Amino acid sequence: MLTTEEMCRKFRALGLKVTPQRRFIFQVLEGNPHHPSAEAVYAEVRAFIPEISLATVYNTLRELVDLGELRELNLGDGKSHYDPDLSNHQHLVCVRCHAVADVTCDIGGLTLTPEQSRGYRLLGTDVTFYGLCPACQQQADWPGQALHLWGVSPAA
Amino acid sequence: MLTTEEMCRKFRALGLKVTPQRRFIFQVLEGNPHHPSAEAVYAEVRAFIPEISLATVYNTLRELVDLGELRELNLGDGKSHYDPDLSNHQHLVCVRCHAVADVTCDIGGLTLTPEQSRGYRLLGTDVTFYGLCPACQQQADWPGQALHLWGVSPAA
DNA sequence: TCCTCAGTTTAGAATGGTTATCGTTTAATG
DNA sequence: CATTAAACGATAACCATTCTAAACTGAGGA
Repeated sequence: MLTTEEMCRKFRALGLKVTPQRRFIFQVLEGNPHHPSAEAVYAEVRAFIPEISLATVYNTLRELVDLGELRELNLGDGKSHYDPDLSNHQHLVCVRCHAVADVTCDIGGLTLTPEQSRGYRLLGTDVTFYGLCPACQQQADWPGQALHLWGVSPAA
Repeated sequence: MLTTEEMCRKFRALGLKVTPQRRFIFQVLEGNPHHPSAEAVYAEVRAFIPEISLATVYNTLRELVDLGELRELNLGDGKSHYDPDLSNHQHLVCVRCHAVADVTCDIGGLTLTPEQSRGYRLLGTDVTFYGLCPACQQQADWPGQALHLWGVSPAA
């Protein structure tokens, strides 16, 4: 994502207004490494603008995603998370507590041949790793093999 | 997923009962290449058991996922889809209409080094390709670059 | 075959994240 | 300032999924 000031300029250039609400949302997101959910962004922004509406947060996040300034992540906990880091990286998600670690690994070899892509125009590739974070490995209450996740092929 | 008869045996062996509802759900799923949603399974099963409850479909799907007999997929349309094909394959999803094509590509090289995995115990890796299906490429109403998806890095 | 009971089903209510509605307010332009 | 399209806030609506509680039933044993 661009810096807050750059985002403000970009919004104005697109005919979108820069409101205090939006500026604070930009600031909360700028450089944020925590992959916050909409609710988490809402909570942070309310420290500055207590009367802000959750709908405004959702609207602004959506706009940033549509502008390609924000990545929307599915971490398997049923809510969207947001990542202002647009650099080429992947995520390693704890299947128990949904903690996230950024990882960077070369996915250059991951391409589809023309016959594999079946006429689709390829736009992007998502690679997500699933595992147990260090803290959750200590807990005994994990049922083991059960990986009721979204399309996970077993680890090598 | 196992065949319907094998699933019935497996359920009994685990102390789970085999009801008509469950047997028909097994049959709808067996060899099903359409990545159906819960609602879609419900619609199909109702052709045989009109009085079945949607909750029963959800419960049975959940059980199969927990048993490792069914893969739960997130195709970006806000609902879970189910895939009885447990073989090592990936999915190519249309970002506009959410059509899905199975693809098989070697993800053997996709591993994390110990320092990359940061103490996580790696359990699985999800690779999903996003694109525009042939039919949707014909439509002019696609806004172009907008990829408000779940964590997609741009195509090479 | 019949009993028994843990496990299952059902309808409908509840939940939770997200989006839509709509009347009011406001940023940006001139 | 005046204008106006855009944005805001409050809250209702939406939708996939899960929960609840009462009624039902599969499967092993008497």
